[in-house]
Amino acid sequence: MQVSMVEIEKAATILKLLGDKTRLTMVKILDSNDCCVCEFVEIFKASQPAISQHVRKLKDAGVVRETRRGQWIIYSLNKESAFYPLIRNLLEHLPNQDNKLQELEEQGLRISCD
Amino acid sequence: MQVSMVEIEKAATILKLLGDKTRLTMVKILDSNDCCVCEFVEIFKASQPAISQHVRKLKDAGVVRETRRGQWIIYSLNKESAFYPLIRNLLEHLPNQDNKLQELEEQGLRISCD
DNA sequence: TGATTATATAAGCTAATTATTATATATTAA
DNA sequence: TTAATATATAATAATTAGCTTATATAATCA
Repeated sequence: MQVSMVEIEKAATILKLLGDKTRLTMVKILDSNDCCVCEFVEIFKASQPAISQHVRKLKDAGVVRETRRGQWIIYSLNKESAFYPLIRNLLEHLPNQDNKLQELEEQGLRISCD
Repeated sequence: MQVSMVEIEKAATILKLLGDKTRLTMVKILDSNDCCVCEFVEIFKASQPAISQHVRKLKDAGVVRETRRGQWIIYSLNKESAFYPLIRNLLEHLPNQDNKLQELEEQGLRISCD
């Protein structure tokens, strides 16, 4: 057994959580960069509450962590999560989303720095 | 790029599909054995239409294939699917479900033979 | 301190998902 | 050909998910 095992019921819960375009893209972005809610609002052209509710679901499942930095709350992937190995594996099949953050930087809208 | 890439939107669709305890378990079982609907009905203690609708979703997404064998329709994992590498990867994190089929065999309810 | 900015949360609405019930189709066996 | 078995499908009902609007909280800045 070289890979980390996850109970099938818990795995289903995580996959349902990631089975949403917005949340899956968030997680892929967070895999290489930390982000705050207002950046996601820009990236997804979605309302602040909608984004906030998506990140909360990810946080409640332990997939992401939050750290306050001044008035911003920075979200990052929780690499300590029991699901992280599975998620990491999965993200390898998804195309890089760095262009989304690059656009923000070009518009001067990038907040967090790693 | 050593792993197969999947568009993020399509990946989200597949993850949502697998984000259900019943369907995820089905796919894990099918990864090592072919199965028919009536076996799944036994395994999941669910109604025949409920199971039929689950397998249909998997079939519509190209995740499984069907072959008729007499009065039974045998389902198997579609290893030709563009999503198969991702799914295979994912299944490696899930515990073996062979005990479910073993129980069927002990009760003499096993249909398909590979 | 009061205004601004970032974020969260609650309530309500709509859309999507899943199960149930009833019925249809297809194959096999008597 | 009739009955039994396996499966699918359609209609409907129940549950869940995601969005919007409105409002609350918390930090910063003037």
